[in-house]
Amino acid sequence: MKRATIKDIASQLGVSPSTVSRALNDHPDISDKVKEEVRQVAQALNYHVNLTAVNLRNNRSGLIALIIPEITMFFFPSLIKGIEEVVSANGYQLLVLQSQNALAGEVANLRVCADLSIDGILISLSAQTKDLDHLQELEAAAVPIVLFDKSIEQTQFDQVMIDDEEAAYQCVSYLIKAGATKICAVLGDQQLQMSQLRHQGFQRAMEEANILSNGPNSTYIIHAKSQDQCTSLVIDWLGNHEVDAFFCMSDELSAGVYAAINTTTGDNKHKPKVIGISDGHLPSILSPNLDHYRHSGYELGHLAAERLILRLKAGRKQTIAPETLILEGQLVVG
Amino acid sequence: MKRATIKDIASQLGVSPSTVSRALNDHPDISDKVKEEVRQVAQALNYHVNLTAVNLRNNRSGLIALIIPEITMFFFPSLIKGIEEVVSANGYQLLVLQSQNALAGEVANLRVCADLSIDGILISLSAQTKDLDHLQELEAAAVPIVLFDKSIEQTQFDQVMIDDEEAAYQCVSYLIKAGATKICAVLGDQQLQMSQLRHQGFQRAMEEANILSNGPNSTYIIHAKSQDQCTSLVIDWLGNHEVDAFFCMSDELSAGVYAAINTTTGDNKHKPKVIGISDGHLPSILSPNLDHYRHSGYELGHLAAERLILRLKAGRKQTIAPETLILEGQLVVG
DNA sequence: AACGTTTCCGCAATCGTTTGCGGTACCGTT
DNA sequence: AACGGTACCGCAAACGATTGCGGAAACGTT
Repeated sequence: MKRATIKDIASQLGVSPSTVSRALNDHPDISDKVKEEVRQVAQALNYHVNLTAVNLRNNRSGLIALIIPEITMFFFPSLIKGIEEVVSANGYQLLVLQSQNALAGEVANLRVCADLSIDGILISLSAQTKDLDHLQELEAAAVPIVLFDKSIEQTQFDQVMIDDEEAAYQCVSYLIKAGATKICAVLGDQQLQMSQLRHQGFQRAMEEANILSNGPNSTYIIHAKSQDQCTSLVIDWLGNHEVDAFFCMSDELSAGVYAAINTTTGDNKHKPKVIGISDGHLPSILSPNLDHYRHSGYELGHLAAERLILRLKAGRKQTIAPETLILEGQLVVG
Repeated sequence: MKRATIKDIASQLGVSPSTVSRALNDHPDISDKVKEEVRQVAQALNYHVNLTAVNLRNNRSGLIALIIPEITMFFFPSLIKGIEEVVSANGYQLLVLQSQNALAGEVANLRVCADLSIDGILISLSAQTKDLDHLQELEAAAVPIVLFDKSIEQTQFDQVMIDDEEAAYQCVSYLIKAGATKICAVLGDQQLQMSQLRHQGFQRAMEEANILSNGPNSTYIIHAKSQDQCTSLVIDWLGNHEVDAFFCMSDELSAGVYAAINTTTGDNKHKPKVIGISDGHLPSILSPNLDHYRHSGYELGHLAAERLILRLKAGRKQTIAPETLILEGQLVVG
């Protein structure tokens, strides 16, 4: 059976479609009697509004897009969960797009967003992204955009981040206080601003402690783009380096380092310490519990989504200045 | 600047909107000269089709909904990744909805799907779902639906599953061959058909080996709904039970059991063996590598999405009989 | 010259809903 | 009786794109 429309209700009652529309939306111009009749017929016909039509008229879509480099088991699940809750609680639906960590993918995703009249965008930039030119078209169309997690130096858009430099600094400082001197930093894609900032935090902690063996040209820095690549790089590296501890900038890399350590060091005595930046899920699985700087993906998702909703509710009347929100994290060590 | 429409192009060129539409769609009725002019003006105005309008006319949305109980770091990331790839490769976009593992949530999600004129649905049922009445409305509207992973006994819809009973049987048989006799099964929500089937596989293996201590009323069965609950239940349970091995029906539970074991057994000698049903990601992180029955979420997502696409391409002309597709898995032990 | 074909384009309806602008009753007031 | 006011509802356009049908040229054929 075909889907019932407002016209079906109208013709059944002998009134006009406008009256039905107003009745269903509880418009004061319509008498209670008619309203009740309309509701009954609507129910009888199992009528439900066609959002595509409503959206066309209102020039909106009710959709919010989430653009991320790639869905992995680390960080993104809790992030998506946090975002989805806020989005759906506010009457929007969530579209998930992957950029495949490539600028071209990001551009393609934004093209889809524009064509679909997406109402708002949450985006974590790909490693290749060096400027925000491709966001301009959406920006011009007054579509709110919030950057989060992976971004670049900019002040044009809202962004929700953690203090990458500080997080790394705290991790490494903790390692140093615990007696480590030979510390290896395991970082992500070198192109990422996030990697650079966390590298800086690492440097600051090392310099503060006068540990000079880790200069800019240090061999105590490893860059890896995936868990598996990380594992093999670290295994190789351990072959000709002594190390007290590893600092890993993400769960993915922590897992890679963990696997490498378990492969190479047979006895349990001299395993290097590991600390990572994490949302806490991986550490709870590993044994011994991984020390980490706690950085909740769930909260980050909540915050970023709420910022977007704020802009959506404000509409285009008010102009809200772009802000950078920094989410607090904390060292969780045992 | 407002978004350019077909009318803008038309008035700029002094032709009708219909001509512009046909030109952009490369209709043979339009001369090459006009086509070229239209394309140039379109480009100059940065014109892009308004999909909401197209969708209204075509009575579609270009959206495929994924309804899952809850996003966790286990299994769902690879699943979503697999689905998203197929969906976007076929020109659709993916909407992610969570039912919060509740029937009411599922119903609400389906309501959204109907209102948005969703073109197809991929759904993993909540633990509360006992029948498929709430799917009838969408079914009546000829919206293709594919069930996957978590389902119930039914033949009305396509479903993509693994052989739950067999997977459990293989895991437990392996444990028995390895010498275990006191085997504890850790299962999910008792309401889930998946839990019941995997329980049956466990039973079959045990009975085949004439291990009778695990009858239907056995205390060697633990049901847990989350990783944390699993951990505390297993810790309690280990207090007054001897055990050779655990069989865990999911990554979430394997992680919970792992944590419990690491908490209770200090020495490394008498740790019980653990085997789980998994997509392989968690096992690669744990040490020693977790034995598991490999069940790829990525492939499951691919397969389920492809089945849905198949139905979408077939349209409503052909009637395809509902099928149950069983994805092959394999024991990965070392 | 009359007719048939082909080429190319516009008119207008359509998808389902919303809304500004009216218009018709009906009421009570003076 | 004339007027103002209120209550209630319909007309028609609009959102942007698509498409069946028809029509006007231009061309070729007999």
